[in-house]
Amino acid sequence: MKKTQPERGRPRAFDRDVALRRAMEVFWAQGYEGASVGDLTAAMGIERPSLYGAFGCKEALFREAVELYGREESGATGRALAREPTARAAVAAMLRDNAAVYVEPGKPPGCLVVLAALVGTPESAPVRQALAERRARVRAAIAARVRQGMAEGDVSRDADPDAIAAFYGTVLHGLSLQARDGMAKEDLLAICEAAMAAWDPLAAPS
Amino acid sequence: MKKTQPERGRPRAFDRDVALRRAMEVFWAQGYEGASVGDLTAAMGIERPSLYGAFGCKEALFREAVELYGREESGATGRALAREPTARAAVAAMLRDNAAVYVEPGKPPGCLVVLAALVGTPESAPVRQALAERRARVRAAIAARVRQGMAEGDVSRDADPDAIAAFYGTVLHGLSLQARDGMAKEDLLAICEAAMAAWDPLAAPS
DNA sequence: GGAGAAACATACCGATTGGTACATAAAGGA
DNA sequence: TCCTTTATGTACCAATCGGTATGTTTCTCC
Repeated sequence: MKKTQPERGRPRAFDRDVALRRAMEVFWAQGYEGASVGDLTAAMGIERPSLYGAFGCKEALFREAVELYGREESGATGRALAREPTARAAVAAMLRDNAAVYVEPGKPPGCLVVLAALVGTPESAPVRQALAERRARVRAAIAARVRQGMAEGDVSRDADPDAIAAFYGTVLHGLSLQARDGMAKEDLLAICEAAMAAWDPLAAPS
Repeated sequence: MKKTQPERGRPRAFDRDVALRRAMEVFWAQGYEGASVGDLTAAMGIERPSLYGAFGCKEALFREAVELYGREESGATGRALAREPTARAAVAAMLRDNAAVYVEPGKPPGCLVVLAALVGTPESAPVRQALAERRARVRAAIAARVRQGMAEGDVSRDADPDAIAAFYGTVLHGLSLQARDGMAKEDLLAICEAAMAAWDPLAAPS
C-alpha cells in the first residue's frame, strides 16, 4: 500500500505523516483561515519551503488534513452506522460515540469538518464547500441507515428517512458547537439521550 | 431616548446607524475575522478614519454589530419564549420562527451569533467568548421557560429543564449550520417538527 | 568519483492586515 | 471674525499574509 521506493535526491528530513497530523491539529483548533502558514510550520517543526515542497499550498495541505481527519478521527460515525443491529441503535451509538470523541482530552473539542470553515472570505469558499459536502455525506449515510432499517423492519414503513437524517444530522453538528463551547461530556450525552426520545414517534414501527 | 444635542465640530456626513447595519451584514456573512476593514468600509460607504472615529476599532464595531443583531434580528427567540402560553408551544415557536428567519431572502442564512466567530486565531478569543456567552444566555432562557412550565403545570415535575434546554439549544444552533449549508425552509421546519417529537417523552406531565 | 535530483535554510517577494498622521473642511461658541 | 472642535480624505505605518528565489546540502545512479 505504501510505496516507498528508494528516492533519488536528498531524503526528507521529517516524517510527512507526523507533520500532516500536526497541521491537522492546528486546522482543527483554529480553522482554515485562522491557521497561518507560520502557525502550521511551527507546529509541524519544519520551514516554509518544506511545507510547500511536501504539500503544495495551504489549501492542499488543508484538504489532506481533512482526509486524514476523516480516516483517523471520525470513524465513530461510520462504525456506529455499520455495526449496530438496528437503525435506532445505530443512530444512538453514532450520537453517543461522537459526543465522547468531541471532548477527548488533548484534542480540540468538536468536529473539524463542522468547525474549521463555516464562514470566511470569498477566497476560501471552495474549502467551505468541500467541508459542506462532507457534512452532506454524513446526512446521506444516516438516511441510508434508516432506509436499511425500513427494509429490515425495525423502522416504520411510514417514516421519512430524509427528515430523520436531517434531524439527527442537525443534532450531531450542534454537538460540535456545544463541545467547542466547553460543554462537559455528560451534558453532551444527555443531549444525545434527549434526541433519541424523538425516535419512537418518528420511526418506531406501528 | 436618542440624545442628539447640537454637537460642536463638523457634523458626521454619514448615518451611523445605517453604517452599523451594513457592517453587521458583512460580519454576518463573512464572520469576524473574515471581514476585513476594507470590506467593512466599502459596505458602509465610508473611509477608514471615519470608521475608527465613529466606532473605535474593528472589535468594538463588531460588538456594536452584535448588539444591533440582538436588538433587531434575533427577536424571534425571546418573543416566542415570552408570548406562548405553554413551554411546549414556546419552544416549538422558537424553533419554527428562527428556522424561518434563518432563510429570509436578502439576509445571510443562519444566525450571526452562532456563525460569526466559532474558531480563529488566539487574538480573537475575546470575540468568540462574547458570542459564546450570548449562546449560553439563549440556553438559559429556554431552561427558564421550561421551569416556568413546571411551575404552571404544563411540564412534568420530573423533567430536567437544563437537559431539555441543552437539547433544544443544540437543535437551534444546528439549524444555523444547516441554513448556512443552503437547506430549504421546509426542510428546516421538518427538523423543528422532528425535534418537537421528543417533547412528550422529555417533558409531558404524567 | 562525478552528475543529477531532491530537500534544506535563509532571506526575500508583493499584497493585505488593522490602525494612524496629517492637512483640510465644516460646524458652534465667543 | 476668530477659535475650538470634530469629521473627512489621502496617504501612510509596521506587521503579517501566502508563497518563492536561491544557494547549499545530501542522497542515488552511473
